[in-house]
This record gives sequence, C-alpha cells and structure tokens, in this order.
Amino acid sequence: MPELPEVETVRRAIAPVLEGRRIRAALVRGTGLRHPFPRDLGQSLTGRRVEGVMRRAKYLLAGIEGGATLLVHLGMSGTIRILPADGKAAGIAMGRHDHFALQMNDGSGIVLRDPRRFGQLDLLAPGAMETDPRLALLGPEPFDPEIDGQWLWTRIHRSRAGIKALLMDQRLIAGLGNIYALEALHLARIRPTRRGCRVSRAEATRLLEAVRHVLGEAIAAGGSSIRDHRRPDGALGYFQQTLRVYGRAGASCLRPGCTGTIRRTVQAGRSSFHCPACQR
DNA sequence: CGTACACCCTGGCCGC
DNA sequence: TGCGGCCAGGGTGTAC
Repeated sequence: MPELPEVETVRRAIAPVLEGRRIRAALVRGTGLRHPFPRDLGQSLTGRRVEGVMRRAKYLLAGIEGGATLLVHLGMSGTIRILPADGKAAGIAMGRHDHFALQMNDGSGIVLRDPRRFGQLDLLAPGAMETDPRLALLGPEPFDPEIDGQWLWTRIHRSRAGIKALLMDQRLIAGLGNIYALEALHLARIRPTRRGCRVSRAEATRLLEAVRHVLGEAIAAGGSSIRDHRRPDGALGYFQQTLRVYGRAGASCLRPGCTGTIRRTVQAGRSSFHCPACQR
C-alpha cells in the first residue's frame, strides 16, 4: 500500500498522538515481521517519552527519549490505526494481524497491523541512524532542494535499465513505488520501458517536476481525506486517489487532446501502465 | 559492477 | 458455497 505520500499521511496523523507523550505500554505480539523483533523492544520503550515522529523515504522514525529510534516500515500491507484517549487504562484490543501497539500516558495510542508481514519494526540504538544500511544507502528525498533535473540526468544517463526501475530504486531517489513512478512517467510523457540512457536532459527535468507534482498532489489528497473521511475504526492509509494511468487498463488516456488507450504490461514481474499514444 | 528475477506472506476478488 | 488462479502500492538475496 504505502509509498511516500501514504507514509507521510500516516506520519502526520500519528505525530500528534505520540509526540511529547510518555509510553505507558508497548505491546508486541508474535515474533516479528520481515525480521524478528528486537528482544527488548517493549522494555526499551515503556516509560520513555516520544520526542518526534519523522519520515525518511518510506520509513517512519520515532525519536525515543534517550536517543534510540523506533523504525517502522509498512511494507505492502501495513496500516496504523489510532486509539483515542478514552480514559480506560485497560488492555489494547489486538485484532487479527495486529503485531504492535503503543499506549501513551493519556490512554491514546497506535496499533500496527500488517497481514502480509513484509513490514519492519526495529529499534535503532542511539547514533545508529547514521550507519543503519536501510537508511544510509537511501538516495535524496524527491523534494530535496539540492537535486534538480540535471542531477537526475547525470545519475541515469549511463544506465541501460528501464526508467521505471530507476525511479523505484531507493538508492537513486527515495520514496517512489510502482504507482507514483508510473504516474510521474505518464505526466512526463516517457514510456516506463525507456532506458535511462535514452532520457534527455530536458526530459529528466520534466520527469523530476512530474515526480514532485504527483507526490505533492497525493499528499494533499491524503491529508484532506484523513480530515473528511475518518473511518469508524480509525484506520489510516487507504484513500481515494486520482490516478491517471495506474489500474486503468483499457480506459481512455486522460491527457487533454490524447485519444490513446491505457495499456497494462508486466515489467520485472510487476504491473506497468502507460499510454502508447502520448508516452514515448 | 549493473541488471533481472525469485522470493518472502496473506487476503481479496473473479470465474467456474 | 467452494475452490483454484491471479492480483496486490515493499525490500532483499542471488545469479548472470
């Protein structure tokens, strides 16, 4: 489910719940997700204050009093729901596929659910954020003002790999997944299969602008849907999106003036969508 | 080294 | 209803 906009939406929703509060209870169920949970997870968190909730690429990072960092990755199917402060200090109701919960000192909290268990939950020791390979090897954030179209071009113009695979490579730019890579390529009028070495400087500039446009739009939509469409169970993550190509095989291209039909193909075992008429 | 692919895991949906 | 097949927005290890 989650690419950068969804993770950022979750971050904004859980930050006010966690930040500045003390952890009353940390509940762990099962032995782990993609990796085993750290043995001392509950003990390390209980009684500590959460200092801030950050996002890097698709990782959620919660700063814990004392210098440790709680790392959460939602994988493909991870969601976080918010527990309201209802005054009851009773135990947290853990449903099917719930793996982790935090209850804060006011009774509010969060619960992590992840049916496919591709997600990650880890506790980084003080200082380990700089060295942990999951974070250290990430490329810049798409909105990093240090990067521009020229920067992107210099990183891709020697590559024979498809531009879609390059956009999804977290070491190049961090945060894009299958959906938004395809959306950006449609906006920039570039075929997903085009090799990196066949992308011009002007196209690279257009592409980075497209990446920023689709991500910004999605973050704005996520934010508004959270405000307007709070589900009864408080689950976060899924919301209506205005996707122009993803999942629209057989439908008309939405580019003004284009009469093409969206095609679905498979690249590296994953679905791709593009308009053969306006994407070259 | 860069690139391509299988794999991890469970649930939902569709057609028969 | 039941069942098989296919699909799913992630990262990573392995083989060329």
